[in-house]
Parts: sequence; C-alpha cells; structure tokens
Amino acid sequence: MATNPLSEPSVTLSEQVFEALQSAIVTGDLKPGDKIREPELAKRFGTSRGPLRDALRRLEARHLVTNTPNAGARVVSLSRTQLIELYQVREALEGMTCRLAAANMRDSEIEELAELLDRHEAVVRRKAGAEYFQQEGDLDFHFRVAMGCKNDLLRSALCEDHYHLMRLYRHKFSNRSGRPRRALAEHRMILEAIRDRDGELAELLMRRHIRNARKTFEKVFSDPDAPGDNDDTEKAGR
Amino acid sequence: MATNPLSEPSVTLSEQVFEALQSAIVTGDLKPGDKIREPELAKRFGTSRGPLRDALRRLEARHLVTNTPNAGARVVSLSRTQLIELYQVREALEGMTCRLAAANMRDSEIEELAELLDRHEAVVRRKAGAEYFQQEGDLDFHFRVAMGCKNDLLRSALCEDHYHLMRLYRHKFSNRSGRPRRALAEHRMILEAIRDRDGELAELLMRRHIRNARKTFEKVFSDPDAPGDNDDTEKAGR
DNA sequence: TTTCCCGATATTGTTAACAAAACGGATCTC
DNA sequence: GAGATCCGTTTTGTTAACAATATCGGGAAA
Repeated sequence: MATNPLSEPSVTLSEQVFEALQSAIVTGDLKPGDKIREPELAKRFGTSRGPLRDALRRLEARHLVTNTPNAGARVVSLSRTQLIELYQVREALEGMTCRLAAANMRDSEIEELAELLDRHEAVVRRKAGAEYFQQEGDLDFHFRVAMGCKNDLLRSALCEDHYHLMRLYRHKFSNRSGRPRRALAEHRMILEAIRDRDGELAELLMRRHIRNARKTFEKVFSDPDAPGDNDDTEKAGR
Repeated sequence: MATNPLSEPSVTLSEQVFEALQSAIVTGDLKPGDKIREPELAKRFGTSRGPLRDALRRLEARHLVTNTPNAGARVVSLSRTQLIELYQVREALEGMTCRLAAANMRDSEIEELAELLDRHEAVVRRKAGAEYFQQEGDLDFHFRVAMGCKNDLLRSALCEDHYHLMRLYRHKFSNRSGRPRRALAEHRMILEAIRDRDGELAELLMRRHIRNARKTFEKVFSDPDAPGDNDDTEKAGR
C-alpha cells in the first residue's frame, strides 16, 4: 500500500495529510524510528511541503512524531521505560475517566458497553486469534469509557493524544499467557461498578486493571537496563 | 510594550516566535478570545507567516490557541465548565505525579521544596499581597513536584501541556477567603508525605488538595444559569 | 589503517507570491 | 424598515523558490 488517497476535497489539505500520515504510522506503513523526509512524503501525498510540515506539527503534539530542529522528524520509537511511563499516565487519566463515567455515562451507553463485552467474550471463548482481537477490543473498551466520562479535556487527552500511540504499540501491550481472559473479567467488574454508579470503585478497578497490564508487560519485557528501543523490526533504512 | 525582542539567533525562528507568542498570551498581552491575524503578528515579530503558523500549531497543542479551518486562530478562552475539567485532569495527573515523586525525588530536591514552602510561609505571614504571590507560589510547588516524579511523559504533560494554561488562569484559581493559608498547610502535609516516602498518602493528599481548590473555585464562580444546587457529578449536555 | 578535515549533496528553515475562502458593507427588493 | 444579495477587501491556505544547516563520503596526514 503505497499512497493513501487523500479524500474529502472540502476540508483543508493539512488536515488530509495529517489523517493520512497518522494512518500510515499507526498501520505500520511507516515504522517507529523511520526518518521522515519532507520532499519525499510531500510528493507521495501529492502536495507541497507546507501542509506536510503543518501535519507534522500536529503529529508531534500527539507524540507520534519527534522533531529535532535542523535535523528533521522521525516516527516516534518508545523505549521500554517510556512505555511504562505511558502505562502510568493511563492509570491516572483513565482512573479519573472511569470515576466520571460512572457518574455521567448514559444508561444507553452502559448497555452498549455491556454488549461490547459480550462480543468480546464470544471471541475469547472461540479462542480463534483471541489475543489479537482482544487487543483491539481492549482499546475499544477503554475508548468507550473515555467517551462516556463527559469531560471533554479528558476525552481529548485520551482519545486524541494517547489513543493512537496505544494503537501503535498495542502488539506490545501484554496479550500473552491468558491475560486476555483475565482482562475481560476485569472489564466486566469495571462495567458492573459503572452500572452501580459507584465511581470510587470504578476508578479503583480501572487503575488496578491498567496496573495489572503494566506488570504483565514489565514481566514479559524484563530486559533490566537495555535501551529497549531496538529489537525485532528495526533500523532506519537508508 | 509592543514587540518582544526575539533573542537567541542560533535557535530556529519558529521556536523564537513560539516562545514570544506564548509569553504574550500568558502575560496578558494577548487576551483570551483575541483573534490572531497572521500578517499582523508576523510583522510584529519581524518574520514571515511560515514560522508564525508553525508556532500557532504548537500553541494549539498546548491548548493556548484554538484554530478553526478557514476562520483563523484565537487565544483560548476557557469557560467555567472547562476550568473545572482542567481541575479534574490535574487531580488525576498530579495525584500520580505526587505518588511517583514520593518514590523518586532526590533528597536534595525534597529539601529545596521545604525551603520553598518556608519562603511561602514568610510571604503569607507578612500578608502583603499574599493572595497574588501565593498564586505563583502554588504553581511553583506543583511544578517542582512534577519535576521530581522522574516520569518524563507526566512531567511534560504537566510542565509543558498544562502549566501555561494554569498560569493563564491563575487569577481565577481560588485565592480568596483564607485559601492561601490553607493551601500552604496542605502543601506542608504533602511535603511530609513525600519526605516519608509514602506515595499512597502523598497521592491522596495531593488529590484532596486540588479537589479543595476546585470546590472553592466552584463556590466563588457559582454557575449563574444553573437551576438548582450544583451537582458535582452530573453534567447537562452542552 | 585510522583519524581528521573538507567539500559536494541533500534536507530543513524561511520567504514572498498566488489562490481560495470568509468577512463587511452597500445596494436592492419586498 | 428588514432582510437578502452582490462585490470589493481582508484573511487564510498553498505553492515554489531561496537560504542556511546538517549529512555523507573522499582524501590527506599521522
């Protein structure tokens, strides 16, 4: 898949490039650590460097791109330590989110969340590709809780600033050794707390849930003091 | 004073414009809601529109500027609701920050924090302009805790993304009716918890501290068009 | 061979001009 | 007189060229 189409002519070009680039990063078309050469990408998207630079700045705000003055931009590449830091931020943010969701989510939203978990359960029961789908499903669950908290600043911090970063690294978010099944059980407990409108419990459970995911991650990737950003698929090509 | 000098020739122009514009916003030279006309500001800073637009995108990431396509940028103007949302985000983020600071702050940093509080106490004792200085001091305290948490993602979220927004609205952050004195006492308790390396307590106290500030704010700026009593948890659609 | 310096080349930073869209005011219609 | 419509102006979006900086490779000296 070389070039993204850049649809929707009415909206601004910067916007389209932004969406296309973000998509390219999250889907792995551009890999972590890849250098971003402005002329090359501009030509690829059929635009000039102006809108491209504009898009780069926005991606920088979402931590999907890092920029060093006079040296150019690269697709972000998180070390093990940074991933752990992300878990900690999520624990804080999503804990609060969940507390607010218990207070502010609409009954209909709660029911939809329950149905979502039912579908996840069916997938996990079938066992077929459970790990992978559970990854997407996990993000989906957290996404919906964020949408339900009715705090716009929190929602945007999660769904816009951090969500795509999580998507980018979801394959590293622990999905082994029966974790999907446990995660689903934790989701169920959180849902029940929200249903009971028990914000305090909902927050506690969400924090524990994310903390558990972090601990599993730390165990699986237990390189003590390796830099972390280099392993399987790697190296800025040329 | 009309024009900021744009010092430091070695660094990039975008960077300088970014700093100057941010300063102009936080100091009140540009006021919330002000329209930002690119040609005007570019001329004021003695640059072209390119670097200015670049700076605008970065300020957008820090929520200091809002941009609507084809209609231009404005200095952000937070509603009462949005300010409350900011308090909630701070409660979550700074709670975690404080927990980590208790674990990771160096002894020397803790001592400097203690000295800072001593200075604040002297100011508050003298009563002279206590409210104002306590504002800056309060931010200073929170800033240092964030610096001490040793989680770079958290630190940047607080010190870069939200700090300047808080500075912009610090005069609205409750500083009346003896709150500075109480805030100082709360700071002292937080410091003690950090000193004891008691992360759990430090987080609890910091969250309570910010929650108290929020409640005072909500009382002082009570919603004019809210019908009944204020409900902490419920929020009508906007 | 290794190291350092230097210049060719590529990439980023910046500018000014052009295109398109929004804004404001005067005029016209009802 | 109220409201809609058109047109000139202003402002934003986009482009291509120019300037400054960094990168890379080759060659000279130790």
